[in-house]
Parts: sequence; structure tokens; C-alpha cells
Amino acid sequence: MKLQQLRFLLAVVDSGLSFTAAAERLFTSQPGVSKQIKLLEDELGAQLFSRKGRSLTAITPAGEQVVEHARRVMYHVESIKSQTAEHRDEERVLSIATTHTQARYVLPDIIARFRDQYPEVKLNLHQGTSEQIAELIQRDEIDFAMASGSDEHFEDLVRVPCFQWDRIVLVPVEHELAKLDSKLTLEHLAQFPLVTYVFSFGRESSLTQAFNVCNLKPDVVFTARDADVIKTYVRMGMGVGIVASMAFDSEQEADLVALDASGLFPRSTTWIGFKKNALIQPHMEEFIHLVSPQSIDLDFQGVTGSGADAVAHIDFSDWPLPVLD
Amino acid sequence: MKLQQLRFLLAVVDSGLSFTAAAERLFTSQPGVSKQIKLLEDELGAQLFSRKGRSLTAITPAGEQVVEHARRVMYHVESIKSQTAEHRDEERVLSIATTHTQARYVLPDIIARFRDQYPEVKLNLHQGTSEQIAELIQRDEIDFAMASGSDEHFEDLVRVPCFQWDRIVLVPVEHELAKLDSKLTLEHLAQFPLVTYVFSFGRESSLTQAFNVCNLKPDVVFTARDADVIKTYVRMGMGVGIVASMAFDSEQEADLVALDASGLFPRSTTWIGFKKNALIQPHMEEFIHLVSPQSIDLDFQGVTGSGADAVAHIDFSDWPLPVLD
DNA sequence: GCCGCTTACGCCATTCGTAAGGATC
DNA sequence: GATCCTTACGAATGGCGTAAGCGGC
Repeated sequence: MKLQQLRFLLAVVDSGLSFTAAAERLFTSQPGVSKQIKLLEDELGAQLFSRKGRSLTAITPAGEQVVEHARRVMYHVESIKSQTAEHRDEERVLSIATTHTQARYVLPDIIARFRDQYPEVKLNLHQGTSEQIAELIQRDEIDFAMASGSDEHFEDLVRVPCFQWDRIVLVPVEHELAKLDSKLTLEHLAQFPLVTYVFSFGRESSLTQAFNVCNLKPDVVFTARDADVIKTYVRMGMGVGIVASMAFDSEQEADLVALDASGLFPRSTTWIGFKKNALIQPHMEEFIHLVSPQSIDLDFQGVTGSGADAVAHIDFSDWPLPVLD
Repeated sequence: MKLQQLRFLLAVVDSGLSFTAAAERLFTSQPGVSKQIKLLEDELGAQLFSRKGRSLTAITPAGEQVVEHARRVMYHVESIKSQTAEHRDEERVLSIATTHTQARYVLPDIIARFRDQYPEVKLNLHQGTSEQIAELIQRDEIDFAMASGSDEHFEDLVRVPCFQWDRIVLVPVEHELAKLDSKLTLEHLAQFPLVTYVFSFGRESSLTQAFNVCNLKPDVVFTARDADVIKTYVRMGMGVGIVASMAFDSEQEADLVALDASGLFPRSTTWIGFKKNALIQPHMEEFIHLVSPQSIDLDFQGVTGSGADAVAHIDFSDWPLPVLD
């Protein structure tokens, strides 16, 4: 048995039972993968995959067991590598994929504090849609995903909640709503064209959903990936902006007025997530603690247990989370 | 990194930091071990061993960490092998090293029941002294050690207690002590030449210790490895025999008389033990449960945890143990 | 006919054993 | 000088990539 064979096996499983995809992911040839898997099956004397003709159809029960152990093997192998890499001072990297809102308004502070503690760690900040973030983390190209909402793309991740936030409504100072003296309602908003974030593909956004339950039809005239763009169009008078509360600084941007919308839309939770069997190095754990101070009691390394497995089943749902604004 | 390198590393550590001994244990050449360790150190970029000149003196902190993970890697690798071996019906073996008393008087019943459940498993019963048993289990040549007493040789093992037993005194029917109508005392025994088990090397046996605390000097004229030999010499009138209670069947051996000695010597505990990181396959676990019914609640496999580690730290000390006689 | 896994084959890297070298006691 | 680890070198093995084969859809 070779480590390479176990690595291949896991890649095949994680590529949706495709030798071809696994080979691409591992930057090697497809026949090589095929051969090593076959050798492994021969050595173990058990079929790991069910085949129909020459295509893989499923993983066998024996294969499942092997995969479980193989994951742990690779986890400990990675631990050996990362621990010794840390022992000398080799290049360490922290790669995060997140949305614009977090990258622009939340992470700067956190990253500044992180740099104080780990000035030698290189930071890699990827920005993208939920789909892109999910893709990156699934392909192991980043260490952490950070986003809001419970997208179906992230179901396999261990997600540690960080904080909550509400939306605000932005209008130009001269806008009708800026002079509103009663409390802002959805009915008010439904009367104006709206400018807000692009909706995540597939499911109904929590924003349109909020309107729907009141039998209102929001008139979303423009959507953008980030609040800066939205604000630009709000300034142009294109519509009323709805953005995350932390995306607006009333002192810096006196030409806009923010109206509290915390009661109108469900509160969002921003979390940081990683793959279940991910290896969490000390500097990565520190980053989690920085974005989620509540997680300070969790030990993500668990030299004794199998790393992230220890936290994979922790119920975060009743954590008291800070609300940002 | 290669599995072979981790295997070599562990062998070196388990051979007392000797490349030569590790090579012998692994049936390979010493330069091969040397080279692979060096390659591993190069790849990891860390010294795993401290060297004085060309000899190993100690394992470095980094090495310790690597060893810990390497053990787990090998554990899961072995799990993969054994689980798939079990999936097809390959030859499975159960190797036990124990003392004569257990092998001759205790294990027959247990092994009979074991064979009922796992008729296809080959059994390997090694018999020897404490030293020999310890040697066998340290060299991974057997699965289980089974013995009594808390020999220093077995300190590294996970030991599951099975049952307790007392000693009996054996004399020919015509012997003076056979006619004793009062309770047997150490003073009585001190008046006769004694025949008993060879003392384990190094420390004072619990038997001589019992005499010592009463300021008596036992006259041990003959020691043997097993009760059958002792009985032979008792029959010859060579002395009074002191053996384990289960080593005598009053119906089968009417020419000898057994006197209860349970109050005179400390009660002994027989345990079954295995190395901390040993892989416990289901048939092995069943064997533990057979020799130690109290252990039925323990799960020795722990697919989730790291196998035997889960039980390595369980405190058995307050278990109620059956007393055999 | 296209896609995807398997087989065949040749090249290169790695491994392992033997033999020789160096360091320490 | 004995012991133990390291280095050197040649034979054998194994891994990997290219190219061809084959089974489903």
C-alpha cells in the first residue's frame, strides 16, 4: 500500500467517482490513477468501486471503510508535514475566500490583528460568489470560506458562526424616504425601485422572501456584487439601496442616509467554514478565533482526536453572537 | 513521504533508537533504514533524532510529534488491511502468549467457546515466562499477552483484568498437613520444604514477601514453570506444593490433597494486555470479552477514535472481578 | 462516434543490498 | 579495535506518461 494510492482513492471519491477528474485534480495522468487504484484493489483483495462496464457507478461498502481510514491517514500525514514546516520557519499561507462585504468591511480589522500575531504568514484573499467560494473550498484551494446564509453549497463544511448583521436602507439625502418620520416598512420600500446584492443562484433570497410574505412585489431594478457599486447607483438616483449595515459609514459618506431595516429582513449570520477533514494549523485556528471570538474554547487541532472531526459535530446553534452594525 | 519511511521511523524508536536493531526487526538492511530516515528528515526539513557523532542519542521534540502522527497513520493503514482482509474470508490469526497456568487450566474453556464463534480463525498459543511474553508482545509477534501480577515488563501495555485467583497448598494424602485440623498458616508452611513456581526475575515474589512480613524464612527446595511438574515432585514427597487454585482438580487427582491458602498470600489478578496502539480486530475483541466478561461494554475498535487509544486510559482498578478456583 | 476506463510499453526515479568509509568509545 | 551510522554503487523494481484498446451511451 502506498500513500499515493490512498491519495488517488480520495481524489476519485471527492471528484464524484471519476478517474479522469481525479487525475486532473492531481495533475497526473488518468491511466496512472486507474492503475494505482487497481493495484490497491488487488493488494487489498477487495473491489473498492462498483463498475458498470468500464465506468464507476458506486463505492462499495468495503471502499467506504477504506476511504474513512484513508482520510485519517492523509490527515496525519498532512499533520506531520505542517507541524515540521512550522518547526522550521517555512512559508505559511492562509487562504480565505469570501464575499465582497466581508472582504471590504469586516476583514480589514481582523486581518490587521492577525498580522500582528503572525506577521510572517502570507495571506491570500479570494473574492467571489457563493458558488465560486464553494468551488474553491471543495477543490482544497483555500483554507477557509467565509460567507453569510446557509447556502446549499456549503453543506459539507464545518461552519463556525462569527457574528450577525442586519440590512440598512440607503438613500440620497434629498430622497423622499430620508425625510420619513415614521418607522420604515416594507410597504414603503415596495414603492421605490430597489438596488441590492445579486441574488444567490437557485433559491429565493431572504430579501424577496420578506416581501413575499407581506404580499408585496419588490421592484429590484439593479443588483450588484458589492455595496460600493450599489451606493454609486443609489447616488445616481437609480433606486433605494439595501445593503449590509457594516457596509456604510455615515461619517465618510454624508451624501447618503442610512435607514435602519433590522426589523424588515431576517438577520444574517456570517460564518467561517472549512472542510470536515481539513488540517487546522495553529495560525489558522487563531484566525478562526479572531473572526469568531465565541470559538475560543474550541480546540481545532486535537492532536489526540482527528483534528477537525472534534468540532465537526459541535452544535453552534445556540451561541450568543454579536450583532455588527 | 513514504509509508515505509514512517514504518522505519517507528521501528527505530521502538528499538531503542537503534538503526541496526530496527533493520533487524524489519528484516532489511541497516543502510536502507539509515537512508530512508535521512530522506524523511530531508523532506520534512527537520532533524528527527539527536546524534552524537554517528550514534543516535535522543529523539527531538519535532521527532516526537512526527512519531505520534506516524503511529496513527500506521494504525489506520493496518485497519484498512485488516478490514478488507476480513471482508473476503482470509486467514485470520489470533496469537496469545501466556503462562503455563493460563494455557493449561484457564484457556481451554475459553478457546473452546471462541472456536464456536470464529471457527476459521487460526490460534497461536505461545507459552513462556514473563520476560518471554513481554518480549513477544513488544516485538509485535503476538496479539495478546495474558499473565498475572504487575510485572514491570508490561508497563506499556493496555491491560484488561480478567479474574482473580488464590493459591492452594498441595500435599500427598499421607502428608502430615493433610491431617491438619486447624486452619493452615504460614508458620505451618515454613516448617516444610516448599515446591512452587519459579520466581519472576528481578523482584521479590509475592510469595516470599508474604513469608517475610511474618519474619519467616520459607524453604523453597524446588521451583518449576508449571503446576504439573510441581505436582509430580509433591507426589515424590519432595515438598509441599503451592500452586494456583485452578491448577488442581480434586476429583482427577485423588492422591493429592488441596488446602486453602487464600488468606495467606495476596490474591493474584490475571489480565490480558496489548500494546497501546494495537489494532484490535473484531475477533480479537471477542476474545477479550471472553476472558474478561466485565469488558463487554468497552469498544476496542473505535473506528472514530484511534482504536485502542480509547481504552488505553480507562481505569479498570475498581472493577468487580470474579474469583476463580 | 464520443467518453471514460483499461492495457501495453518504454523511460526514468527510487529502492535495496553489498561493500567501503568515518566517528566515537 | 569494536560498534554504529553514513556514503557509494549496481541491480531490480516500481511509478508515470504516451499511445492504443475496448465497453457503454
